Formats: sequence, C-alpha cells, structure tokens
Amino acid sequence: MATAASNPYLSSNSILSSGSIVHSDSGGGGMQPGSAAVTSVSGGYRGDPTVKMVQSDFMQGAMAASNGGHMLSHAHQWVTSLPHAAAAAAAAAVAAAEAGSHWSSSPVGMTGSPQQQDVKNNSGRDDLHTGTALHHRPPHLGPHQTHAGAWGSTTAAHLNSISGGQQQQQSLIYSNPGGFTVNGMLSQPGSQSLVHPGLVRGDTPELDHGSHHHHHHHQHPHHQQQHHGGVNSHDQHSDEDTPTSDDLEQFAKQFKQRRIKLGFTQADVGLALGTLYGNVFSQTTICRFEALQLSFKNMCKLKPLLNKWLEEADSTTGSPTSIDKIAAQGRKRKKRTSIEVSVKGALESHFLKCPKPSAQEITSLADNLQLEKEVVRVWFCNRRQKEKRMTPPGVPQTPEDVYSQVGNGHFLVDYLKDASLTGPSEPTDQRVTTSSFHQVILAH
DNA sequence: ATGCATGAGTC
DNA sequence: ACTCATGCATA
Repeated sequence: MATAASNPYLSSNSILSSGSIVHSDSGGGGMQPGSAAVTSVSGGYRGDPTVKMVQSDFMQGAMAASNGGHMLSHAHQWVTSLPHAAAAAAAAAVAAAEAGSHWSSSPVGMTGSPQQQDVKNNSGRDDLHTGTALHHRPPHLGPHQTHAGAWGSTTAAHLNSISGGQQQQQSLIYSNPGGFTVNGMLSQPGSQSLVHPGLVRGDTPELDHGSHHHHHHHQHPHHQQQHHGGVNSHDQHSDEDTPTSDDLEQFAKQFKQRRIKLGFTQADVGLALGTLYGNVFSQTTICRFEALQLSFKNMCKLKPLLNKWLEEADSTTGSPTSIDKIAAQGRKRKKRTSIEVSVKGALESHFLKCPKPSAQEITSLADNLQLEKEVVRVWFCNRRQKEKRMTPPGVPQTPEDVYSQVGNGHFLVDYLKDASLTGPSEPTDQRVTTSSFHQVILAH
C-alpha cells in the first residue's frame, strides 16, 4: 500500500483553483484544498473473502494518493475489513434471453466493433452482501411518495400511443401458477424461508414458467451477436422470449405502481429477490429498473424476477415482512471521489469529442485536470455506459409533444467517431425500437 | 435518484 | 483495457 510514491497531483504547488464544491469527505477532517476532487472516506463492505488486495488495480496506473504533505487521510483509502466468508452463493444467472441490446444504440459507440457481448449470462459471482438489516416494515398501504419520475405516469401513456398503443395493463404481468406461495419475503417473523440457499442454478432462463401472457407483438430485437459460431443454442425458450422495449417500459411502470401500492420500497424488493431466488439486489438496481436505466439485456434479465416477486407480493398482501439477510461482510472499497463541476464540464467536453480516449489521452487529461488516471478512466467508462441506457437523461419533455419516434435517430451527436483505431466502421447497431426517445442533454 | 467504483468476462 | 451488471455512498 504505499501508494504515496507517485502522484500526479499534489505536485508541489500550484494547485489550481480551489476545490470548491467538494464536500463530503466524511472522515477526513479536512480536505485538501488543492485537489480537484475529494474522496470521501467511509468504508464499504463488499463480499469477497479473499484477501487479494484490490488495490493492485489502482496501483497499476498511476494512482496517486493525493495529498502530499498533509493529511494522510488517504494513506490507504480502502478500508480493509475482515474478509469473512459469507456463504450462500447464489449464482443466479438467469440468463435472459439473448437480446441484443439496443435501445439507444449509441451511434458512435462502437467504433468498429459492434461487438456486444453476448448474453451469456451474468457473471457468476455471488453477491450477497450488504444485507444490512431493515425489514420489519409493515406494509403500509397507501401510495406514498410519488416522485417525479421521469416517467411519472403520464408519459408512458403517450408513448404507447405513438409507439403503437396497445394493450398495456396487466397483460404482461404475471400469471400466477397457483402453486404454493414461496414467500421470499413475507415470511413470518422468525422463520425465514430462504429458498434453497444453495440453489445455484446456473441459469434457468425461464423463470417465468408457464406464464401465458400474451404479448402479441413480438419482434425481438435482433441480436447481432457475432463471434462464436453457433451461439444461441438456447435462446428462445418457451414463450417467454425477449420482450420488446415497449413491454419493458410498461412492465416497469406497472411494477413500480404495484410496488408502491403494496407499500414496498425499492430496497425491500431487492432484498426479497434475494430470499426468493438467492440473488439479492440493491435499491439502486430496482430503482434503475423502474426508471429503465439499465441496458436492454439487463432489463430482460430482471423482468422475470421482478415479475415473480410481484406475484408473490400481491398474493401475500398483508403479511408481515421480515427477512433476514445474511451477514454483511467487510471489504475494502476506494473512497468515492467527487469531481468538481468545472472538471466535470471539461470531461464532458472531451467525451463529446472522443468517447473513447486512449490510455495516453486519459493520462494527459488526468494530468491536466489533476485527477488520478484511474478516476478519469472510470469516468469515461461510466459515461459510456450511461449513454447506453434505455432512458436517456432528458425526460420526456413535453408530454403531449412530439415523441415522434425519431426513427432511430438518436440524434445524439454524431461526432466523428473515434479516431483511434477503427477501420471502417461496421454497422454500429442502430436500432431503436419504437419508443425510444432521446434527447441530448449533455452537450455543453 | 445518481455518481463513482468494483469485478467478471471479453476481446 | 473495455464492457456490463451492480452497488455503496451521496445528494
């Protein structure tokens, strides 16, 4: 851990203008006025017993510890905790049907390789961490909190109309098999019924089982897979194939509505999924699902799970919920860095010009902005990912307005792709299923 | 609701 | 080194 060795910034004097906003930094006691970004301490825990220091990751590039002479707050910014084994490994790989992800299909994105990795699944990593306790939340019914979601409520309706208005309502929701109820949550206090902890089905694509939702229009977005010869061997299973963007939009909307009606929070759902299937999800993920801020593929993967939860949830309305999650564990996580607004602006500018900067570029950029190279690299990765989500940042502007499906014109800037290496570009996917609206916001 | 971060899997 | 799925920590 002696990270102090090389650091880009803190280079002696000159610190640029002040770090204005940065705040936070919980533990620090004082942030150093010199860096453009601040990191906030606080340890997180994550699962992973092994003691492999993850730091190596960061070290490799040029991580700079930061404050040069004072504060050592960052002597080692990762809180190390003890590794505990947590148990329960659920691999859960619900392989969603393979769907090419294309939603927003970023125009530029693929510089020459449309390669979208296949769906094979999801990492078989077992997560289970953070359960932290919460539970015992009496289902208070009654809609509370109506946030101003991008899609609040009206939006979808409009979208439907243009995208082909069709049935929306519960059709795609579940179909209750009528079997027994395996409450994932809602287990009565005391007895937690975890589904088989060991249930590690490598995949089990069809979680939906015999649903008979009739979703008529089905045009699965072609997946332009690529490499691997004979890939899809198990793509369409039963009737549950890949939903359309509209299906997802509607499902998400309804899901949220039901969830709220039932009085559950996003966190509750995430936790419940854990007891139901062995896969725990965070509030973040549920939130993103509802807001359609996940990739198409990811949305497809999660839909069956949430659908199932929904069945469970409303079949058991009224029961007490209490779930216990397995222990949390300790791990080390880098402190979150807050990037100054001005710096963010600079990064945005660069992103517009070149979404995929080379390592070299990243390095120099980092140097100029006085950020760690890693931070810059990660920023670009996240920025790119953001670009690929289903819902673009700009909320539906005027509801009653044009949604004119811009064909597929995501008028996201079509800057000159990247210059780096890219030969003749290939068909950068392209495909927007009907209702995807886009709006560029970032430009700036 | 989101920004920055971690890691497994790819290429 | 990048993409993707996820999530802690925050605002």
